[in-house]
Amino acid sequence: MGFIVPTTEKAKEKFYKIIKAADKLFAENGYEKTSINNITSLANVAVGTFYLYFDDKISIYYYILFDYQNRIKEYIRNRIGDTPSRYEKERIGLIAWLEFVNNNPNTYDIIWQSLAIDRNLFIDYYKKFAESYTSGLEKDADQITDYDFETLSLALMGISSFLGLKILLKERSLTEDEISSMADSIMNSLNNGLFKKAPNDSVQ
Amino acid sequence: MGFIVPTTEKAKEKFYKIIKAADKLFAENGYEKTSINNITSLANVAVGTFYLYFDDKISIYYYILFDYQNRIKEYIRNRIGDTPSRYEKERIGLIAWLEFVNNNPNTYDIIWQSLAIDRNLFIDYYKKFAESYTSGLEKDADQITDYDFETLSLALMGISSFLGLKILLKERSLTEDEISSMADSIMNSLNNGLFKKAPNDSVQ
DNA sequence: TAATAAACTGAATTATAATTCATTTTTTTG
DNA sequence: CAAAAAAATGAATTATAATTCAGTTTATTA
Repeated sequence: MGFIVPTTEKAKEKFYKIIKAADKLFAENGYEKTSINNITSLANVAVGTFYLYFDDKISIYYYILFDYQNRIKEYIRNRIGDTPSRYEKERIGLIAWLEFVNNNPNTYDIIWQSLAIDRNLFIDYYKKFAESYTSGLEKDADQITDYDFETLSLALMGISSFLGLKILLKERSLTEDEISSMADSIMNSLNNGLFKKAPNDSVQ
Repeated sequence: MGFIVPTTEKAKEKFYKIIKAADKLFAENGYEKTSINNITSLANVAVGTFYLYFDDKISIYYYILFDYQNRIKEYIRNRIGDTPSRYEKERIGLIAWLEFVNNNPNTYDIIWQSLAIDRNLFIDYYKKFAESYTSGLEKDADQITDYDFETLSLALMGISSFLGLKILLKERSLTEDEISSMADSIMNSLNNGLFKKAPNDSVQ
C-alpha cells in the first residue's frame, strides 16, 4: 500500500494527470464505481502506467484524501496567522474554509466518502480535528462564555461544514459577497445571541 | 427497482431479518464491501430468498435509507409537538436528534454513505431538510435576531449533525445526562452569545 | 389426504474490474 | 551510434460477487 512520486518531469506530469483524473471520477461517480480503466482512460495513459506509481486502487484514494486534509489545514492556518481575537479566528477560519471549498468543489465528495470506504479514516480525521479545535478553544478560554469546549468545538465544526454544504446543494460556487455575508450573519448570531429577548416570555 | 413487503407473518419475519442484517453490515463494512451472500448468511436465509423481497442490492439500501429518514422526521416532529417558543423548538429538536442517534447508532453510517452510493440521494435529502428548516425559521422570524434564514438553517443543522458525531467518535452511546448537558451548553451560547464582551477590545 | 400454491433453496451463470507481466517504446549513457 | 536502462503498454489472468432459475420443501385448500 503506497505510491511513488516520480522524479523526472515527464513522469511527474503523468503522475499528476492520473491524480487529477481520479479526483474528478471519485467525486463525480464515487470510489467504487470508478475503475482503474476509467482513471487511466481519462488521464490518457495505459492501465499498466497506473501501477507504476500506485500499489493499488486504495492507495491513490489515500493519496488524494491526505492531500486534501493537509491543504485544508495549511490554507486555514495561513489565513488565521497569529490573530489573537477568538472572534476573529472563528470568522477568518470560517471564511477560509468556505473559500477552500469554493476553490476545491470536490472536497466534500472526497472527504465524506471516507466513511463508506474505510470508516476509521473518517473517524480519525474528525477525532483529531475536534481534539485540536478543543485545545485551541481552551487556550482562548478567557474570551469564551461557553465552558464545554469539546461540545463547542463540534458545534463550530458543524457550522462550518454545513455552511460549506451550500456549495454542494446549490451545485455552483459562491461569490465572495455571499461568503462574507454568510459569515457576517452567523458571526453576528454567535456574538449577540440568536433569540430575541421577550421580556414577558418566562420560558427561554 | 423496488421491494415487496410480505403479508404472512413467517415471511415478514424473514423480510425484517434480512433488513436487520443489511443495516448492520452496511454500517459496519460499507455498502460496497457487503455482498448479498454476507447479508443472507447473517440473516440465516438462502441468497434466493433475498430476491423474493428485493429487486436488487440497491433496493434494500433505499428501503433502509428512506426508513431512517422517515423515522427521524417522525421522532423529532413528535417530540417538538406544538411548542411555540423557537428556543424550545431548537432545544427539544436537538435533544430528540441526539436521542435518536443514540438509539440508532448506525444512523450516520447509513445516511452519509448515500454520498458515496448516489450523491443525488444525499443532496436531495439535505436540500429538502434545509428548505423545510428555513421555512420553519421564517415562521418564527419575530423570535430570531438573525435575518439570513437559509444560512441559519444550515448552521443549526450543522450543530446538530456534529454533536451527534460524538457518538461515532467516542464509539459508544451517550448518557441522558451527557445529552442534556451538551444541549444546555450549546443553547446557552446560542441564547446569550459565545464571546465574552471585552469593553476595551474595539475589534469584535 | 391429495392436489395446488406459495416459499424457499443454492449451484450455476454471467459480468465486471483489479492486477500482472511479457513485450514494445523511449530515454540515457558511454 | 549502439547498448543498456527506464518507462510505458494493454491483452491475459484471476477473483469476486450480483443475479437467475430449476428443483425442493412447506403451507393451504377443497
